[in-house]
Amino acid sequence: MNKRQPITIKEVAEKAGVSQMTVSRVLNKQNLVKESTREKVEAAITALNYRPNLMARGLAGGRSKLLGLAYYNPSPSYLSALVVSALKHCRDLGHHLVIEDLSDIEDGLDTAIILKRLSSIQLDGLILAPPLSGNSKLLELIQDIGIPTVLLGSTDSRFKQSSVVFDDAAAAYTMTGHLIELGHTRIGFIRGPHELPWSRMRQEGYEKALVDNGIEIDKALIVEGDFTFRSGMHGGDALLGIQDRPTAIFASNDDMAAGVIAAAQRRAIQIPKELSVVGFDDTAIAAAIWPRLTTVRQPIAEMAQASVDIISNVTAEGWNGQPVRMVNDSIHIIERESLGPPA
Amino acid sequence: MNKRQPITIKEVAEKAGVSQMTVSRVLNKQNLVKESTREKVEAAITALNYRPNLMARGLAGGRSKLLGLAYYNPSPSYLSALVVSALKHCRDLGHHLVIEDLSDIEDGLDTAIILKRLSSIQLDGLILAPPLSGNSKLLELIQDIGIPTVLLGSTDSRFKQSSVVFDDAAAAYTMTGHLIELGHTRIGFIRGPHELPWSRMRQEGYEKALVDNGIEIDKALIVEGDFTFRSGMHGGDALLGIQDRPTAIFASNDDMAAGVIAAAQRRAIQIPKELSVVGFDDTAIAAAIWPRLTTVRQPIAEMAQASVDIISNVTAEGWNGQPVRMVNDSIHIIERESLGPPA
DNA sequence: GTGAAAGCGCTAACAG
DNA sequence: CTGTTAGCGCTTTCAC
Repeated sequence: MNKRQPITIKEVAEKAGVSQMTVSRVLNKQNLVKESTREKVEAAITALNYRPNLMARGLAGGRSKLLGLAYYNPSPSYLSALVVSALKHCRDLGHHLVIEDLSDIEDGLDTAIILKRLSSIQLDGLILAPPLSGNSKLLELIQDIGIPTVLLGSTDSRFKQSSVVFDDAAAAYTMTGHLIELGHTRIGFIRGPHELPWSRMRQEGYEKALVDNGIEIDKALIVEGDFTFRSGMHGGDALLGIQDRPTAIFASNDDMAAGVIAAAQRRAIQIPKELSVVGFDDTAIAAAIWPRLTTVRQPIAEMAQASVDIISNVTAEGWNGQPVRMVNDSIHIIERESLGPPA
Repeated sequence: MNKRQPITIKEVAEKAGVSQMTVSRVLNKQNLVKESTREKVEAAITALNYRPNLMARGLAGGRSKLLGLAYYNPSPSYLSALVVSALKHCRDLGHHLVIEDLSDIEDGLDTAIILKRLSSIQLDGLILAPPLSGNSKLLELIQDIGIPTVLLGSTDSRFKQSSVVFDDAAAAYTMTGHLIELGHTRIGFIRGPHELPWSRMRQEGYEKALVDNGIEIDKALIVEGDFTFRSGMHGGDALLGIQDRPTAIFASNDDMAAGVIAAAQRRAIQIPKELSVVGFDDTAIAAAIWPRLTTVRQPIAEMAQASVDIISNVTAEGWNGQPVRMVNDSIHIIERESLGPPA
């Protein structure tokens, strides 16, 4: 019968004829070990098929090699992109990814439970996905626990947490400009929920692009959604129902854009001939509908990877204590079939 | 400055005027503690805001409260459904979910790396998502490590691992029967990759339904995909290009069905008037395209939850040592707009 | 019912 | 460069 973790550092040490400490040093890649000793130890490790016990390391050293990724109610495609990318990078860095569902926090921000979960498992660091990264109560809580944290898609200067952000406003500006270049002037916009900063930023970009191009902002062309397919469909319905309907609709995320396309298809409006639809994010759904969605790419994978890197650095020795704030400014419009010049 | 985990069991014990052991017993809900003592201890725990250290518990007791969820290359919607559901249930049971990306195993089955990752982190149990759960080399490996494992969507009697499966063949049979009832007789089928058992099972169900209804199997109506949107589009193109094209297409999963719909829309074939399309799984994409997909629901959430339960039981005391094999037989067809009677 | 002692496997802080 | 000595915070085992 295989026991759980039969080989310990002690046995490796004996086999290699050194002390446990030396083995430990080899394990932790400290370079104060003589080459010949290191080789002996490594041989012993391989021979015995030794695997260090993470729990023991965590207890003794304070570093658990565990990174947390907390989310709340994400769109499926966003979540998978995030998880897959973060995970790949964790693997490369020898970390493990623990996923935490913080959905409780809406039911009255149950701080007790969150604190309990987050502080009992010795996380080396925590990545907060939107919209959690914009919840200042939560940020404060987490800062108190003292876990190094990276905010994805949001910064809050009141806290000393690192962040990786994307310039949503600039991206929305670029996309809107692109629509205008093609000749659209009546451009509908489906914004996100008003309480989220991303909603605001994307709308700002949209409005600024209109203004900069001498197009008046028409409030009748702006409706609010909640980033779901359903709400996009409703929003699209509303915009397509008005007199003198828009020739293009820019939805603040891909799910809503897919909803707009659905709404148009129900009314037998041809895309892009009679109506252009563009989205935001370039998640999986953008390429999984027809016509495929023209959209601004949000570099989710890159941002996830950057977050892992930051935590890795912050956790390492010799960190200066300053939060790292990173801005990803790669704005790309992915051209597909849902966009064309106005009729 | 907040230190990491300042309060220990020792301080709780002092405050409550008992020994560490008693606190430990309260923590682990062992019922050999006097009611009054328990209350004292619980009061101290709350007062000090004590959180047990998972690492220490894992080291001392051998139970880490960590469950692993391993996947390989999943479709985004499947992965999120899985993760979200497993997570919710973990939370209820006080476990944490560690996600592992085992994608390496295609590059020549790098057993060394997988073993290393899996055995150094003391997982209480492991959930293997498809298609990993069908990889017998991997199963053997994992059995050797000795982690209690639940296979999702697959069983292998050669190993003593538990499993939660869905009757894919029956579901495909039901769906095909439904199409036939509506009057379809030329039903195209897009199967999955031939190396996966699910592909085979779904095809079996499809073929059996045809035969049972006196319809001859026409190999020209069966094409192979790889469960991606792209491959569904190609498969759809192929099926729509033949003489006397099918009046309905049954794709072995939703992503491929979405691809078929896209292919049809490109050819301006109206759905469901001229062509019915049905899928399999009922993942998020099914309701996020237009027309929305009629599909057989695979109870991913329920199965994930069951897996967590099984591991929880298997990990607990007093388990009889027998693998648990569970079959989920709730087959539901979700009716949406992509299906109608033949023209 | 409860407590004391002895580690779990590893690393920090010092010696040498 | 390497070894020794102490724990990390908790649970186990065995007394009382």
